[in-house]
Amino acid sequence: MKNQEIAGIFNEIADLLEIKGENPFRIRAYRRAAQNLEGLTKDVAALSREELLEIPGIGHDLAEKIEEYIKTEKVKSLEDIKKEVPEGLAALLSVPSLGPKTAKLLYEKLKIKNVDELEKLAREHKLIGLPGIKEKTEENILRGIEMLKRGKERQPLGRVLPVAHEIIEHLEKATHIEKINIAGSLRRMKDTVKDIDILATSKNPHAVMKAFVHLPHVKEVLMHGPTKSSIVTREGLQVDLRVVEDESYGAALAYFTGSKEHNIRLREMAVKKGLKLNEYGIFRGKDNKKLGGKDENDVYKILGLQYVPPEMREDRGEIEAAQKNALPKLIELSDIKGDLHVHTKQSDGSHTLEELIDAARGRGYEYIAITDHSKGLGIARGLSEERLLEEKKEVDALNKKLRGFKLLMGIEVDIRSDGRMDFDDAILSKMDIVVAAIHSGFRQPKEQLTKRLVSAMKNPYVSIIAHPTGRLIGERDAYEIDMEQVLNMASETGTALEINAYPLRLDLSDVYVKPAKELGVKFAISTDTHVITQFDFMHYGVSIARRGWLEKKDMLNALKYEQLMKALKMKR
DNA sequence: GCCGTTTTCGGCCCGACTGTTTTCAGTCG
Repeated sequence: MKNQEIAGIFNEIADLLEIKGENPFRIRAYRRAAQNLEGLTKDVAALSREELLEIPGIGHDLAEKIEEYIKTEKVKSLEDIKKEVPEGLAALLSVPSLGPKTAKLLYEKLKIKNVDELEKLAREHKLIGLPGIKEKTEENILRGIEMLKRGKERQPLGRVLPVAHEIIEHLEKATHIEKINIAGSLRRMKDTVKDIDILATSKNPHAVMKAFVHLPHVKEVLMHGPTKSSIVTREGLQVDLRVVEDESYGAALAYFTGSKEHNIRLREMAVKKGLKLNEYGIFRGKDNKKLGGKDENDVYKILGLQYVPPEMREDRGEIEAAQKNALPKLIELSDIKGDLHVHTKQSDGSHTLEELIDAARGRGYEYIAITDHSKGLGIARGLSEERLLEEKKEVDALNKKLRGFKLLMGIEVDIRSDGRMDFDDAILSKMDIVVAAIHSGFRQPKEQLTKRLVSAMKNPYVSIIAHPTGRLIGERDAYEIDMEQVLNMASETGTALEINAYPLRLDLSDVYVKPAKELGVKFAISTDTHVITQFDFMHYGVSIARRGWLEKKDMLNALKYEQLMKALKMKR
C-alpha cells in the first residue's frame, strides 16, 4: 500500500509551503488529505479517479498527484518546491517554539539551513537583533532544541498514564479542585503520546496553577498563566494543565481531548449551522447566546451527533457515522470474560496454574487459556511435547475440580523461520486453543515473513496470531509484512488476530484493527501475562480495540466459555 | 487546495500565552 508514502509526500509539501508562507488553507488542505490517506483502509493504488474523489479532502488536483505518484513514484510539484526551499529547512519546524515564519527569517538573514547550524549560532548569540528576536526568544529556541533532542520519540501509553494519574492525585491533595480529568491523546488512548493534558475546574484557578507549577514532579516550568500552565516532569514529559469554569467544563473537555482534526470538523459543522464552538461552550451565532457546554455531550447533541467516545475521535469516519446514528457500540473492559494468552512458570512465566486461576477469578474472569512457549523457544524454556502433555494432564485435573471457572489448554506455538509450526498437527490437535507467533527472524524479507504468517493461518489448529507485527514501542520496529495479505488471509481462514495488551506491544495497532474488522476478521485481546499483575494490562488492549471500532461481537474473549469453545472448533 | 440544504467563488476553527511590542505577531494545541 502506497497510502502512507503518499500521505508523507503531502505532509512534506505542507511543511515546505508553510516555510514559503503560502495560503494557510492550502497547507491545511494537504495536511487533511494526508491524514485521510493514513486512515484509509483501501489501497489507493487500486482506486479509480472517481473513488479517489470520494475520499474526503481529495479533489481533482490531489487525485492527480496521487495518480502521478503511483505511475512515476514522483510528484513534480514537490520536486519544484524542493528547489525553492533549501534542503533541511523544514526540519527547523520540528523545534518547539520555532514556526515557519521564524524558520524563513533565519534562513533569509543568517542562511541557517538545519538544526545544527541553528544551535551553533544561537549559542553564539547571533540570533539576537533579528527583527522580533531578543534574548528570550533565543533562549527558547535553544530550549526547544534540547527538548527536540531529548523527547524525540513519543512515549508509550503504558508509561505515561500512571504518571498522569499520579499528578492528578497530587493536585487534588494540594489544592481545591472540583472536577479533574485527563484530556488530549492520552484520553483518546493513543498507543504513544507526546504530552499529558489535564483539565480541571476550580473556584480559584490561580491557586491551582500555583500548586501545579510547584508539584514535586516539576523539573521545568514552560508556561505559567492564569488559567493555563505547562511543565516538564523529571521523566521529560510535558504536562499541560488548563482550568475552566464549571459551566464550560464539557466544551473544554471536548476541545482538549481532540483530536485536532476531529475538533476542526466539529467547528466546521457548527459554523454551517450558524453556531460557534469553542472551549467555553457552544453558542448561537447571531446573539452569542450560550446553548450548552457544561456537559461534553451538549456539544454533540446540539450539532445533531451521537456522543462520540474519545477513542474514536480521529476523523476516521466517526463524524459521518455519528450523523447517521450509526456508531458502533464499542467493547468495554467489563465485556471481557477471560484472557487467552497466559504463561506459567513451566516456560517463562512466574506463577503456578493455581496462582493464575486465583488472580483471574479475582478479576471476574470465567476462563483463561494457558499458552506456554513451545520447544523452539529455548530462551523462554519452551515446552517439549512431553512437558506440554504433562501440563495438559494438570489442566485436565484442575478443570475437574474447578467450579464456575475453566482453563483452556493451549500453546503459544513458535512459527519457525521456514513457516512450519514448532509442533506437528498431532500435538496441536490435542489443544483447546493454539496461539501462533513469530519470535525470530525479524529481519527476513517481507515476502518470507508474510509467508510465515500465512502458513500459520492456513493451519487448521491455529486459532490466534499473537502480536502480529512483533513491534516493541520505542525499542523495536514492527517486522515488515504485507498487511493487506495478512488481513485478507485472517478473514479467509477464520484465524483471529491478537491485540496484545502489553503496553510496549499494543500489537495489532489500532491503525490496522479497523480495516481488519471491515474484512470480517475476529480478534482476541490478550495480556500475554507472565506475572499476575500484568493481567491488569487488559484495559490497554481494550482501548486499542475501541480505537479500532471493535464491538463485543468482534471479540473471541468476550464470548462465554461454551460459545468460545464452539467458535474455536469452527476452523478445524 | 477543497467544497457547496445559504455559494462553483469566497469562504475555510478558535483562543491562550509569550515576547516583542505600544497593539500584535508567532506559535501551539
